[in-house]
Amino acid sequence: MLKEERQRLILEKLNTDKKINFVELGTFLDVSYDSIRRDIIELEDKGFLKKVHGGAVANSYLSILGTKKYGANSSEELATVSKKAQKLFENRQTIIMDGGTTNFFMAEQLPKTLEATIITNSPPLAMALNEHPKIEVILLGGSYYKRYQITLGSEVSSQLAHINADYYFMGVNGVHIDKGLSIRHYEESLIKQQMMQAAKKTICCIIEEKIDVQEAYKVCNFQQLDMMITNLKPTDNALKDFQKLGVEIV
Amino acid sequence: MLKEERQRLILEKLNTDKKINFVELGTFLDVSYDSIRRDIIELEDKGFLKKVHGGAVANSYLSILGTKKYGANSSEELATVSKKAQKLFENRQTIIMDGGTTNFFMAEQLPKTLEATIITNSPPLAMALNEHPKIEVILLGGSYYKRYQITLGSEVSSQLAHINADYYFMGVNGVHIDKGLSIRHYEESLIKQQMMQAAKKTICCIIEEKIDVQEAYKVCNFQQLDMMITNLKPTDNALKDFQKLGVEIV
DNA sequence: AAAACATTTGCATTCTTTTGCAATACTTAT
DNA sequence: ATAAGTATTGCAAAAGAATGCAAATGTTTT
Repeated sequence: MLKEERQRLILEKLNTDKKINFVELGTFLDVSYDSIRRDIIELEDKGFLKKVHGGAVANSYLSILGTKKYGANSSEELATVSKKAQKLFENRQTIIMDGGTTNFFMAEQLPKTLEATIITNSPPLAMALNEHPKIEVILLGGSYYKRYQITLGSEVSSQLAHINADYYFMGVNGVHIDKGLSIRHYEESLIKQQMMQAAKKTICCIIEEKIDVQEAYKVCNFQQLDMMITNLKPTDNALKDFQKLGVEIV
Repeated sequence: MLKEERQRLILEKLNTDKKINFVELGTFLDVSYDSIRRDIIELEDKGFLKKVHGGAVANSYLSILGTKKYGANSSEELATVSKKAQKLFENRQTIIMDGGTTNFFMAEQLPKTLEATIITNSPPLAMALNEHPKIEVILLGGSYYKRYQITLGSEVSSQLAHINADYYFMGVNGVHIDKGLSIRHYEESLIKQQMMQAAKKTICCIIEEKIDVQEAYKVCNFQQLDMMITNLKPTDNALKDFQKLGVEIV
């Protein structure tokens, strides 16, 4: 039996049962306990599930992935980015996160014990933090844009005006060496600019598909970023030109 | 049984019962008292609940309206209430709706063709309207209270100050003929008072379980309501006393 | 096609976590 | 003050996890 096939079956079973026991699974799939265990480790690395003593439990992201839109193709990249970003989170920080799947995924993966304040204009992200009892969530209010599931407008703007955060995790649709960071919605680009103002450091988490992409509305120049996190190795060829611009690349 | 699975069950039970007893729980889940106790300690460390002598009490609400849906018991009542309320919605209205399952349910049931503006402090409700293209949603921002999945605080308050809506659909935990409308959270009661100010008419939709119930914080007197919608017939005996107070009862 | 190389798998050993028990100490209520 | 119910602690058995190793399988190169 192929490893991939087995892993697919594991995920399916996890999706219906929400939990998995290694021993049962081993007899069910008729492979050794060790193989199962190693599969689980791999799947956990990719962010598909959470390994626990004696088995594994579903990761809430999975359910969304299952029902909603995010292509399973990019979830591995998301997991890589997310994992790198996790290192930046420390207790007692205040962090701005806007909408987008990358930020949503990252928020879900935050440790349950993290004590922090997260400020967001994304209702789904706020709700994703329901199960993080030590994270305080500030939801910026305003007009709700259904398409992107975020709030925008002057209310958001005025709330941002008196916020001073440690980090801003910005989601964008494209990063381009000359054209900077860009997105598809005008007003959102303005809010993002304000979010940059409201934070000491701006970090952009991005998967490779979005590199060298240029969208309608520019948020800022690449050099204005403090850090860019991608799913690629910092030494990857695609990042070569970005390396020269004084932005930390992880 | 996995430890995590057990802990999830504990939290679920806590969520519905608000308090749990170790011994009962032990027999219910068929594990030793000690395991339960250790689970509780772990969960307390993570901040999910508060341990007390003899058991534990709820600390943060984990159920997401989306995942858990409404208890099957009351959904019929909700549907009845919702149906009656639908008649009030007309195009070009501005309506305030706060949190709670009744409002959430009502929002979901609104016709897809309705053109209106809905102002809410409930992120789940805002998201429930994603599929209603003609409804504009204003989400009031502020501190996000995970337990009730609503925003509260002075930001919400200041946004309400310049709003003038046609209706306010108020959710409450109890309606009592003398003690008025009441809920379980102090700050929320203040916001509800402000929402009343911000709307021309206040309507309370309620299922029979909540009639004659009295909770910790009063929002207003019954007479201050403009309309009460219940799942009972207006002529029902339980509503007899309410009928005399000049509030329309549907 | 064979050789060289890499990956996957199962097994044995050792180390860690979890669990239930029993003895002891603490709370609560009568 | 006492009894009944609850908590805490340490301990040992059981279950599970990690690691290194070697056989088996698969892939690439020559």
